[in-house]
Amino acid sequence: MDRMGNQRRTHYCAEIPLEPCEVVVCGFVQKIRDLGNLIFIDLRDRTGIVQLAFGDDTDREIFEKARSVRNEYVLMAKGNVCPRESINREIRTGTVEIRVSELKILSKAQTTPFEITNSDKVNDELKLKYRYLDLRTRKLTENIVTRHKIAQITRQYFYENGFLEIETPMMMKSTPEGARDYLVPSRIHDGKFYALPQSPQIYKQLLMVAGFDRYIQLARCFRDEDLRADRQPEFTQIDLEMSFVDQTDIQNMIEGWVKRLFREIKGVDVELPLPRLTFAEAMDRYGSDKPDTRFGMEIQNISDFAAGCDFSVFKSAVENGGTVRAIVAKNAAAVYTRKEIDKLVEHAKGIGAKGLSYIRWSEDQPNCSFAKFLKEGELDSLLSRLGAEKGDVVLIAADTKKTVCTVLGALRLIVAKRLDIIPKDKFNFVWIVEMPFFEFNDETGKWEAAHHPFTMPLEECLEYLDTDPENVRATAFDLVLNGTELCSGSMRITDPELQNKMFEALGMTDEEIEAKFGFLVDAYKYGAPPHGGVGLGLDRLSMILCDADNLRDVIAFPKVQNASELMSGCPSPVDGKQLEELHIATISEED
RNA sequence: GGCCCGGUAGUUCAGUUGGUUAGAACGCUAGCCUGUCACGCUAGAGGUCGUCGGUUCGAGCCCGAUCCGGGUCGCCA
Repeated sequence: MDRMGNQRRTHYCAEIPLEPCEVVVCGFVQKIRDLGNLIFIDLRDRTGIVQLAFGDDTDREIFEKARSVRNEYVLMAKGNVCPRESINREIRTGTVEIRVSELKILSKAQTTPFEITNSDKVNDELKLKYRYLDLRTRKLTENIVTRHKIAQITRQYFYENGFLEIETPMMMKSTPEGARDYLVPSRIHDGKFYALPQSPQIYKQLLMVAGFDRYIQLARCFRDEDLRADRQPEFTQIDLEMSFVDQTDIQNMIEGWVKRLFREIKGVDVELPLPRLTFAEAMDRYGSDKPDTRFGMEIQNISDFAAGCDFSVFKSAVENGGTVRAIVAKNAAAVYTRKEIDKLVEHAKGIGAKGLSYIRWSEDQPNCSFAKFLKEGELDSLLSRLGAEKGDVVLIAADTKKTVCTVLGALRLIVAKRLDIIPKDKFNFVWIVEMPFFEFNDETGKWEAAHHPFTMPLEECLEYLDTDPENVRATAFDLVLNGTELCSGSMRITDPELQNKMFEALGMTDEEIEAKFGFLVDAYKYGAPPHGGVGLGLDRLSMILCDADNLRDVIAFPKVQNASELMSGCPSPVDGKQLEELHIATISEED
């Protein structure tokens, strides 16, 4: 092996000048093509690839050294950039090659457990165990670089708009509402714990009370809940808060950022202002608070038809205060055979539907699951008001409004994916506004804060706080992109009396309020500007901008479904002495 | 915690009804080759069929358990 000595890189591989000159490049061996008296080596670094060439103009000793090189060896090569005899249009440097005059092998490499250039289909488990190798692949390298650019543009934009970046603690008081906390035991305080932040929410509000006016942080957040393809236990939030503003000011600020980000990362011009939908309208039309508006198939209300027909399932749903609604899947009859529709019905049952009615119109006569309950002409008029034609499939749910919307919202997405009607190149943003303030928890039978308990209700809703929790709407707003919730924000309560009232409405006693949030309520007694802010998922945003379908593809060292990390093997046991110092008893054999 | 899918050379996969020595491609090793870029040609090495147990004359294949990974529901204010 060789040492670098005084030699230094002059250019990254893919950034060498495409004209004759001398360069020094460093990187990993991606591919060797040994033709006998002619050797080509593709050298890779984070920017891309350049071809090194060794031929009859190469010094014999260097040629033999090149012959000994293997994949993933780390090289430093000096040489002249020369035009190639035949051009490779696949790569940026495909018109040139480096005729090597000096070669240093800086590190040898074992055969890798999988091929870096051909890792697409390799088992995730293996790739995660050797994450540092998977990160060498073009795809992951590009994703990590893109993520860096997103962070950079974000900081620039908000700095330019007067935001200060301020760090908040990673060890804080546990506030077990919402997600489970990751806890950190205290050595000094026997039996007491810190929590890792689920978000810097309380601290950023206190920064407004402190007068910092505009705050931003790329904040690490932790939630001890089960993972999903779009959910990691540790994630990054673009967290910001502004004083002396209302919702619209915050939304405008975010929109400016969105516009710049998509222009610089994607070259896409996002038209402003972004569309707004109320929560109620989103649920009505799309059955979701994060609608994917890239395609239609909107939910249609046919309760009036249902009330007047003889099909008891429909009729009784309406009579019991529920609703009957439908979606029309255009040209779906070919894909959705009877068997496939049965699968949809099963799926619908899995998420709360009692059943699902359908009309499949593939032949001349539509095949309707409830035809025998219909009078002459009723089916035709239903089809025509729904805008259904030959080739379409209509799915109908009858139940409470909540169930019907949830079920049809979910089916709408499944069917659209299956029919492949979602345009891939579209970026459809939508603000969801006037979110509900309370959410009814079926299990506990209590009204709970839908957002967090510091969210300001809409002014016109304040009077219903005690009387009609269901109709209280919040100053909360979400930004949704292609069906993914990117950002969630609200105005905060700055009136200590109102804050106490909110806590009480959520069923907290005075003692609980004092113990958990006393310091926060106190803070607002000493003067607080009106303020609000948002938390914005950097990981999900990166996922969309990288066209990735899994969060792991945009996080350098991600965790797997059981929240462990396969490379280092964490979490791992610790020795008894550590536990003893932390006042944690070890549990022996039995559970 | 529930449901679904997967685990066979280093990697990706095939493996018929349970039946002789478990195959292919890529990768790896060696040799040949002066314009390759999925280089080509020749030869070779490489397997506890995730693990444990059961059924059987005989198990990669059937049964049970278990481990690991993925997706999803619950959960994620």
